[in-house]
Amino acid sequence: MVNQSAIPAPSLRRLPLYYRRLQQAIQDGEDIISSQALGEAAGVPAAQVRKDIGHLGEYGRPGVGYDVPSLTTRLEEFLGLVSEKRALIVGVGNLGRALASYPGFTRYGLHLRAVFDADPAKVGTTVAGLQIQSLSEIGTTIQQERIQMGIVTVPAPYAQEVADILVENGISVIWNFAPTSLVVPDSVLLQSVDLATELATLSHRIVRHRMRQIDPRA
Amino acid sequence: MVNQSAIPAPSLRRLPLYYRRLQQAIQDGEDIISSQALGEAAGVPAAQVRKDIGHLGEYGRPGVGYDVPSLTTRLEEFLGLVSEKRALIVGVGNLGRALASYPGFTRYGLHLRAVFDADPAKVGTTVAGLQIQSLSEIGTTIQQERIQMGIVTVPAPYAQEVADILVENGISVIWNFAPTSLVVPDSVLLQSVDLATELATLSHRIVRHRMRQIDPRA
DNA sequence: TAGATTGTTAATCGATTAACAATC
DNA sequence: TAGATTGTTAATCGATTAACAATC
Repeated sequence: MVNQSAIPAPSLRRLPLYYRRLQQAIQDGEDIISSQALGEAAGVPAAQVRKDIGHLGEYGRPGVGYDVPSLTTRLEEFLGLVSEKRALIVGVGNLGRALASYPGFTRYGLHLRAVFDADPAKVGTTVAGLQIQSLSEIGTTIQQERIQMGIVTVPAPYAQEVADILVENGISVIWNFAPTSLVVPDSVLLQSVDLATELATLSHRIVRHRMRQIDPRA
Repeated sequence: MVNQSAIPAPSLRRLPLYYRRLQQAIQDGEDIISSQALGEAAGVPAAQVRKDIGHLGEYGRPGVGYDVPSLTTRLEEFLGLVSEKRALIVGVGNLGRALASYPGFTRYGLHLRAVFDADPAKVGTTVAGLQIQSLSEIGTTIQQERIQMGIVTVPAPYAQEVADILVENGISVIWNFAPTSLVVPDSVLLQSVDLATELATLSHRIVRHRMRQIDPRA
């Protein structure tokens, strides 16, 4: 019971979808929104929306709905979107380049401060306005720029090695895109996006989908 | 009860991790593997591994473990990794380029057959050995190449429009990377990878993580 | 007041975990 | 035979859904 007050993971995953719907409501000039409308945006029943929002404290008005500006603010606070997260990327392949150039991240408080690559030919060239650095400089840069988060976009065989270097140099959050399971100390927060396993689950659903079109009972 | 025999989603998501561990076992020349070892690779207890594998039918030998080659084959079959999935990409920005160039997908049965972009300046140039085509050609190409799957990597505001075009032209599976909720007919299989919502959940965990370092009870 | 919508309780559903007989 | 490990049942845990009093 380390985490008595932790929000359930499924609820947490839905909150950003409500947040997105709220931003649309702001654009549309809507001041009030119902759990029904939020639920439709996230593909869940209204009751679940109310349960989820209940984890944030009480904010809706019975008979009326949720106040769009104040619920937006509460979600930004709860999701920590306002707090600055200083990050670096290791591995400037196609994916690293894509993430470095993704403009949407800034709105979620992610600030990219440095990029690294092991390839000497890439070092010194520029991506997203940042000069690619050699890995040997990583310790100095992490300290100088007070970077907390490392985004790992190297090929799978190098990912653990890179993670170890990041941890040694004081990184406390790792966002891993390499298709491999990393081992890090408990004190380090690790979240992975694994496109290969996503594709594998999609692949299974495709095969089932095909079967259903032949025999709907399958 | 349309899906009586469907595997639970959490189990399905773990199967690719077991599969990855099995490939390592093959490389290491191990013929037999225990639920314990598979569980460690996926970060779950051995009992859960046995439950998950139970959904595939019976394959382990009590007192011994699982036969690596036959469990591998069974997983490839169940996950549909062997069946060819012909795909196209719409949107050759940084992310589209990254996915087009990702070599790992072929091993999961994904075959990229065409790439499209709305920007006339990009049409005719090459990515991953494929000439970028204009969207006006999409219907013809889908038919000629018998493409089932569309990978959407356009900016969010265009994603629904692109999805509609794909559906109109007979695409039955959409893998969406645009940070927006798409609406498609029930007959179309939709799976989304939403980096913005992933970042938002990570952001929340970071803030909690920081708080815990100050007050471990939080 | 009547109608709408929330917050919350209780019921339902489903996944995880523990335990152990059966098997090698 | 003794030790190891599976498959499966039962117990536990947690999330989802339904229902409704309270509120606007």
